[in-house]
Amino acid sequence: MINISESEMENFLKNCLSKKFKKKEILSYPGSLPNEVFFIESGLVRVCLTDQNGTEHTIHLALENEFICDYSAFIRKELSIYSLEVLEDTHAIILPRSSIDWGYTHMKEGNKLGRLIAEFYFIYQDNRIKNQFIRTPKERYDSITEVFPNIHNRVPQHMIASYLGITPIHLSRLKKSDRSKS
Amino acid sequence: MINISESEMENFLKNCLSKKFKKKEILSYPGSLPNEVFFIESGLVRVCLTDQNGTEHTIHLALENEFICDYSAFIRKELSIYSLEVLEDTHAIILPRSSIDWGYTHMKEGNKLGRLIAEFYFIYQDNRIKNQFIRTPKERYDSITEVFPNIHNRVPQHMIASYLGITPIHLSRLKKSDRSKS
DNA sequence: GCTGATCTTTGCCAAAGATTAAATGTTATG
DNA sequence: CATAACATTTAATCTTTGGCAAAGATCAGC
Repeated sequence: MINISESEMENFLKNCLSKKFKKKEILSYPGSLPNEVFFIESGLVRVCLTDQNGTEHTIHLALENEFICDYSAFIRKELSIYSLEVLEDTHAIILPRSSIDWGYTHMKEGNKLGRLIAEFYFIYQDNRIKNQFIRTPKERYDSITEVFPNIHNRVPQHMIASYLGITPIHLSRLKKSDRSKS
Repeated sequence: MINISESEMENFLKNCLSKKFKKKEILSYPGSLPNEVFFIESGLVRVCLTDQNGTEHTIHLALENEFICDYSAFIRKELSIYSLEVLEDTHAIILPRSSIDWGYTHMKEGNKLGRLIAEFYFIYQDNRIKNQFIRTPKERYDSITEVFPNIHNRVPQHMIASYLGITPIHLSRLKKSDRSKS
């Protein structure tokens, strides 16, 4: 689908950095200017938004083989409002903005790749929005492994609740009332 | 930012269609395979999702100078689940898939343009998701004109409520309780 | 294996929002 | 301009979800 020559790839990766992060490290702080995209080789990163009350909201969970950053802020060259938290020891490749820009201008299919990636995350968000409208919290909970396989063994329940848009307490109750039915 | 030559533009538009739609017409039905993108020159189109109970949810409102279609389904070449309803007499340009594909393969900056458009709508969705998490329905209502200027004179209130994710009745109450405070 | 920290569950009460139904307003169209 | 179709408001009631506090459960580091 995408054709990238050896030499293109080599040039692209020349200024990329391979780096390991420990659980609980912060890849990117709110208020910072995002100048790199992370590609997760292994591990798990949470995208988190803190509101005025200090409540944390889990906007996204990024697993292996995913790109992650405050993409909105990256594109707009504005300050990020998200924090990127490492939930599991993570091996990531850091793609600096300069490399990405180089890819767009010098790689034959750089813009095509960029388009496909943007489209991919558009589709993800479209689904997220759809689900918020037509599924109940319980239904969203029951189907979350479609999007994040094995998530229950990797992420604490209160973060899943937060991702679903409900409190951990409420999620606990939903599960309970489900149990009593069967 | 984007450079498109006269001849490229001419070739691209050759198979595009300019068409007028009357209020209440349906641009695209759920269950159809989307094979075109609409560009709205003037008018207003609602993207609507109907759930199992038959309740309609306003996913998006597309104003002048916007592209609209079930972009997710268009990209994935799957059946659409949205309906596109014309809320005001609308003048649209129909961009068939073949033209768009031609643009990607033959226009010098076709993929770049495609990338920028996908990025633009990604940012829109990112904001929508953020707002859903950190703003109350009332706050979302009060700030909706940031995204859709003059919307109150163009769209019935119950559709705005639906876009915000609440019932029209509840929106009416929110407005009332606001009035009594001042 | 302790111990403190972090998570989850539970109960009680409060608040937000949905549902239903009815009254009132507004708008389109013959 | 009459009337039907469509929108909004209001009130009463019900359901869902949140806030708080306390009790258990689980986990990580020593």
